[in-house]
Amino acid sequence: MLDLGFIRANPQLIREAAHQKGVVLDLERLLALDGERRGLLVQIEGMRAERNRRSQEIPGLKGGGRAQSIRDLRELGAELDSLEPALERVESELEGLLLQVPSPPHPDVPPGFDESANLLVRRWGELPAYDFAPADHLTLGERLGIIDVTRGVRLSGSRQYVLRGDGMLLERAVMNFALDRLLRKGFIPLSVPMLIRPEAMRGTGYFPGGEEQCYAIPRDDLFLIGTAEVPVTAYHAGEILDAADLPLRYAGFSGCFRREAGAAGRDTAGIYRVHQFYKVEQVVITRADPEASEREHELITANAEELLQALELPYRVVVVCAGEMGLGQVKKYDVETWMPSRNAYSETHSASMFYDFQARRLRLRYREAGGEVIHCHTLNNTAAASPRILIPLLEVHQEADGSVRIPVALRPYLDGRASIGP
RNA sequence: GGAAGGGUGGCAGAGCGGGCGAUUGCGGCGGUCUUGAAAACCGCUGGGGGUAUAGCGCCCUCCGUGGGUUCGAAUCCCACCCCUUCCGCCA
Repeated sequence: MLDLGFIRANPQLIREAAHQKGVVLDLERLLALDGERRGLLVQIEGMRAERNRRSQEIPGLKGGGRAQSIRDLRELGAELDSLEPALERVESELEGLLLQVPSPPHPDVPPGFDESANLLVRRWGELPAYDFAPADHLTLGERLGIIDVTRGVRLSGSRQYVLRGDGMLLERAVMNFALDRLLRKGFIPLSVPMLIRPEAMRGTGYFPGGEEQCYAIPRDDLFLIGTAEVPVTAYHAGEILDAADLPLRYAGFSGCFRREAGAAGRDTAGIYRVHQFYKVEQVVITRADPEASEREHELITANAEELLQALELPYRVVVVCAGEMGLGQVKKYDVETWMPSRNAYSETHSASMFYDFQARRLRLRYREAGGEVIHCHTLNNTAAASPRILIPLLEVHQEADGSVRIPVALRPYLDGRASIGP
């Protein structure tokens, strides 16, 4: 959500942002409603002021004057009753439109509507070369008895899987490894609810629009989170934080659930696109200063890169183009890790910068030293998401004998073992 | 799930139809005093919105949420949510 005053003052900027992000928005309607709302407010508040003033005179009145006043005010009240629904209608329609206003992309963001327009920032690591025929992660996983898609599907349907033995241990190792690296950098670890109220989904920008991607528990009006970003960013919703406590850097751990509606037939091989996974997520809440935001954005991106480097996995970083960004995102880096079976770099991390888009929806604010109350800025990035991260881990580090070498940095999390294998 | 009690400002805690956006205490900020600090004393100290904007100001709204009664609701009524305690159930 953007500031209404800002929208009012910069309609052209908003129109352009909507075009770049491919968002349909009736801005004329929004601006008309804004004017209508203010007109109604002047009228209604004037009437309320009169009612309050004359109501307070009543205790001092006697006899006929008092009866007359009460009659007048009853009439005034009836007039208000007939006017107020109009204001409510205008405000709720305005609110609905306001939720659809996109954040204008940062100047660094390239135009374009699909990933071919993304801008390559940097590449790290040598692509692996094999003197044998490398296997894909599913073949590897089944051969090693650590990934069981067949029974996963039998239990829970498509895009489900079971990690078994060293597969399960590897997942746990990567999660702990990622979490520990963040702890060393001062991130506060958070284990958060995976069932969440719709306000948090709206507050983080997933609703309206993302309902189809989301598992719902209608009986309890709760939703399964698609990422810990939702509960962690909403953790301080409605609060006014102390400026001295910012930035707040959180490492959220949770299971994540995604329906993958509309992705039927896409990425069906293996465990790339699944309905359920675990993730360690970085979430930063900082002061409302674009420079501070951008600094944090680089920081959480660098954190992800350090993790991949420690795991000895080649990756690249791209700036995601405007048309591929979400409504609220101002700038987004995707970190894409090399996946031999896909013969491509594929997204394993996604670092989003929102400025105050989420904070406004969440009423997440802080008090400046001077006493001023300001909406925070928020950001987030993956630290590690499993099982997707297991794909490059298994494929890149596979050996000719079918075993998989464990990168040195991960060995302490696997009982010191240098490889897993037959 | 059942029963009882309760949700008020950063916190504690009054108010239970009319100058109450709210007594008071703590905390915080500013000042007096002091070499400095503490203590003491004095003053200030919620959010959102509208209007006017050079600035002051004026007005509306918010006492868990949503409805209702009333000229007027933090105060009365209804529904819901949440918290605490006890019972039941349970990982």
